[in-house]
Amino acid sequence: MNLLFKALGDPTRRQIIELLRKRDMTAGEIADYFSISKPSISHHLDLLRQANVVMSIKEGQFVTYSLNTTVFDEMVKWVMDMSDKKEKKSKKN
Amino acid sequence: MNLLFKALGDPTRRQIIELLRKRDMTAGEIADYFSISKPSISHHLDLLRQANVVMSIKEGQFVTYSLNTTVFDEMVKWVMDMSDKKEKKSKKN
DNA sequence: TATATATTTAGACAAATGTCTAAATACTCT
DNA sequence: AGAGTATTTAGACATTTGTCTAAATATATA
Repeated sequence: MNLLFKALGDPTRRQIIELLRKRDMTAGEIADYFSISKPSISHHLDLLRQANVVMSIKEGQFVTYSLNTTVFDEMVKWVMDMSDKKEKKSKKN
Repeated sequence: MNLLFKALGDPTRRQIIELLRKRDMTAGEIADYFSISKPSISHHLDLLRQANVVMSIKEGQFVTYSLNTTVFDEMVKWVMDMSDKKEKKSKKN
């Protein structure tokens, strides 16, 4: 959970997520969208992978990244839980 | 949006949110739940306030903090948008 | 007014983070 | 095997972040 929030706390990583939302992309394709170096992008991708936000598969010399959308479910639940202030005797408290 | 994600990226701040979910609390009450110093808690509260996650009102010598739950709506929307991969010709793309 | 309490501000400091370049690794194709 | 391409790893470095103590501010009350 902490890794997930940390991962989303950086604008570049959120942009990467928005890119992958449209289609799977290789590390190089992703890097081409940014003005920072490929190693830096590689590092961001690593953090996203650690947070389970993206998955990667190696295809020949390329590494293709894709969104793992299921991880967001847990986050939506947390955030919605927070926006639902605790009441006396609600279902789950 | 960035401030919001940043704010939630720290475990102490998320714990503060969970406390305020139960009831409004003064800065001192909040601080009592943690083993870190009051100035540090004050700083966390400041970041949460900047991110619009909490509101504060001064009541005499106390400052009472409360959750601003509306800010989470925007976040839920973002996260749900991300978990909903782009399709051809869906409603909003 | 003086003292105690609640909170924030200021400034220092170590650790974490985001970035870079250079080098290493892995794969493709002559 | 050798050269070119894709990606990651290693290590350095500046900035940001989370923490602390000391001091400042604001309020309450004797």
